[in-house]
Amino acid sequence: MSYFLHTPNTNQLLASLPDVERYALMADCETVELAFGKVLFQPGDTITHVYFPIDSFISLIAVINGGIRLEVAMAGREGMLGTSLVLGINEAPLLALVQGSGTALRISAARFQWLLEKGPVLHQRLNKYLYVVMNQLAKSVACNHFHQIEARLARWLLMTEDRANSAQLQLTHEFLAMMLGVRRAGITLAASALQARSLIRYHRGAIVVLDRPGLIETACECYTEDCALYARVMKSL
Amino acid sequence: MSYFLHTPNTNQLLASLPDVERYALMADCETVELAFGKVLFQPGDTITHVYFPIDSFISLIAVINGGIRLEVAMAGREGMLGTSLVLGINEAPLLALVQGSGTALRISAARFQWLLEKGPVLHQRLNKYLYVVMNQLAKSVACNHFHQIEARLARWLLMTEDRANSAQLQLTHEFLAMMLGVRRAGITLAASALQARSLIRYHRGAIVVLDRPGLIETACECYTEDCALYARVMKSL
DNA sequence: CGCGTTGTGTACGCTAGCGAGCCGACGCGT
DNA sequence: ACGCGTCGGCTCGCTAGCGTACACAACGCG
Repeated sequence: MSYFLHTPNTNQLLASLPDVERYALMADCETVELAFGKVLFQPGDTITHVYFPIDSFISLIAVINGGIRLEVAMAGREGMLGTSLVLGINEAPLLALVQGSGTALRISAARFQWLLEKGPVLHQRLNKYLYVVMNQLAKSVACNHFHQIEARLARWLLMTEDRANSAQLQLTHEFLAMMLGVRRAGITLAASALQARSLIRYHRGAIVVLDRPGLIETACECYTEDCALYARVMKSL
Repeated sequence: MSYFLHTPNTNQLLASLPDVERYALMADCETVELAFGKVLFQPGDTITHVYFPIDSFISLIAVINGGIRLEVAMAGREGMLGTSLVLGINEAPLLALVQGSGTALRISAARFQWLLEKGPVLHQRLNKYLYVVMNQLAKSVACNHFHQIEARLARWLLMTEDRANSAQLQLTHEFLAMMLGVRRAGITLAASALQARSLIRYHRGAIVVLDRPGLIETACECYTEDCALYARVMKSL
């Protein structure tokens, strides 16, 4: 019911590689600490490093009309940051903001591209990940358009809990409002509705997920569909 | 100011290939007629053929929660249908609906994948196209969320005109409402506002673009940004 | 020529969410 | 222990867009 197969302290994309390729890649990786709020890429930046989060996670945010922002995807230990390089383009299209601090494996862009050529399984695997992300993006267009704040908030909390690997989330209403592209007051309303039903509990920038199944019930089906898609595509092969 | 460099009767992606690769690919293609309203892929379908539109174009529609639909992308002669195969996945994630009838080149999935391996330039070029599409998808999430109907309608008409290669479009308000995910009445309102300013003229299922620059002015910047992105990425190399 | 079908205008009450702002409460730092 | 900055609850009036429904006009077919 979540993205993960309970393999803590590893990145899911790497965990499934054959030993040879995994060792080769990890030999070129360094472990880095990602601090909350750090901007890893600005839109248009040249990608210098690719990141494989371990227990950190990153929000991918679209910036349009020079200002308006909206989170369109997330990358945690189920994925990676720097997907454009899989396509051979070393340009970051989205704002990448560390949303959950923790560690990640990092590899230089040049080295990554070299390994990509030499490692057919790695390449194939990342292609699949890219396919999943594209799919989720496409669904997000519809989800953000049609679903209401409460359902989207529930979905967002679930996705975040998966990646944070903890039911305790450090999040203010203000921050959530930015992510979902709504008013802070809108979040307050939705969040207190969730709290009233004992699905979550929160207090001054800390949210605790109490009732995961209940939250899934409240969230739009986009959450379960995303999970199912990831599981189905990444499992094969 | 539009996607195209005035090369009629060819697909843009193919036109820019070196002769060897282009001939190889076109030798395996057949020309097909695509009729308005035809569904080429249902979400989840196995991709049997890849399409390179020449003067036809196709709407890519996300279907969520088993019913709600929203157009999230378009493929005309600037692009292709069946992008997942570029990633090696022969599954169509979106509903593909012929929105402008005309001709397209078509090649079998197997043959396409074979050529992809053998043709580095083709592969690189389609990767770039994929990058552009992903980018546009990400922007669309925000655009659909923040921009209002009139601006989105203007954008949509411009995109369609580019691909239809004609200022005359066969479109009912009903159809536009489905594409933008809004009420039919909402389209009537927006469209008559555009008509009042002499940007378009319409009558029973036929829309004529009268004032392109004015329409661009009215549309959200997403239109020009999309065009600029395509031009920049596809030009390089 | 008449009739059904299709496309468009418009009106009604309604809701979600907006923008702006205010206030109280918590808690951290000194 | 106090004070200030942060966080969240809440209110106000407002707008965009919704769902539904009805009416009319144009077209196309027999």
